[in-house]
Amino acid sequence: MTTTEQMRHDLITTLEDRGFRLTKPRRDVATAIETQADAFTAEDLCESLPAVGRATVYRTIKLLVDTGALCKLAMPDGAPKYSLARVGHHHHTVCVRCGKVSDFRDTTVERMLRSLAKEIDGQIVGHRMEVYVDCSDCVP
Amino acid sequence: MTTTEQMRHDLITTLEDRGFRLTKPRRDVATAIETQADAFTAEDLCESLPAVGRATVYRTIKLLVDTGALCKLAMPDGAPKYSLARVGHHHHTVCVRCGKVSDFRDTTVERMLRSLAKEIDGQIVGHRMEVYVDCSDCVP
DNA sequence: CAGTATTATGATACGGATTATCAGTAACAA
DNA sequence: TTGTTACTGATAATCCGTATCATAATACTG
Ligand SMILES: [Zn+2]
Ligand SMILES: [Zn+2]
Ligand SMILES: [Zn+2]
Ligand SMILES: [Zn+2]
Repeated sequence: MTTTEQMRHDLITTLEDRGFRLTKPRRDVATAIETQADAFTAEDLCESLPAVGRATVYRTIKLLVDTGALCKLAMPDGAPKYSLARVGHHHHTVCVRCGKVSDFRDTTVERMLRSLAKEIDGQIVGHRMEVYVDCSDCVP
Repeated sequence: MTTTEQMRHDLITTLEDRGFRLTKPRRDVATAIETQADAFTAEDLCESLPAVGRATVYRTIKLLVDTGALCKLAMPDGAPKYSLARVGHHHHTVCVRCGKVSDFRDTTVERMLRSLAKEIDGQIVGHRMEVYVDCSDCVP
């Protein structure tokens, strides 16, 4: 089985494991996501899936984000992008010029959060971090 | 001069220093921001400034964010909030239940970014980090 | 297999949030 | 003061996402 097929399999089985029905539109969305070379917007998926209703695309994305199979990235402006959560928890760099997204992992962030937990009021339930860059394609 | 007057002064002079005209609507927006006890949305300002056009409120907020006088915070859902950048660079905790925003500073993040700069493709031009919490009012 | 209950779909309308338009107005330099 | 230019604000338009709801697909039961 190829890596790509494995990823689709993971997306589909993630939904199946949660008790959701494996419908054709959901399979189509999973396949479309696997063929995205880079991070994508909901609208990107809608365009590549004219046969699937917009509402279903948005609903399926939300399911996959909730199950952790997709990362939702806040962009400086405009619609969020999504990327496959291939390597578990990680963060992203986003080129502010061309929009290219890359992953990175850094345990320093998580260590910082653990020390922060002792200082602040309340319980940490999540975090988000994006690093904005000029990528080497855009600013050589 | 009170601290509050100083903050408004800073907002206004920030715009003046950039060569923007000091108009009454802009002064009104600056004054409204200074009277916000907590982080606020663009709509909060519009409501407290019925005499100022919506577009002008949004335009002034954008100017102040661009100059660094205001922080723009991505919320898990809904419209972004803004807060005065009183203490220089900092990050935020956001209660996912009541929306209360608090500031924190942590040099660990910045240290991580410096080491990250060596690993990644391109130049870091900015970053954003929000820590989501259940605050002690909401989950005692 | 039916037959039935449940869930999912998708066309469409709707909503909130932000931006574009553009004629009129106000700031400010000369 | 006067002319240039930036700014304003009513409104329309846009963008992004969600609610509705009749229809269809799926799973369950006998
Ligand atoms: Zn780039
Ligand atoms: Zn993290
Ligand atoms: Zn709270
Ligand atoms: Zn920082």
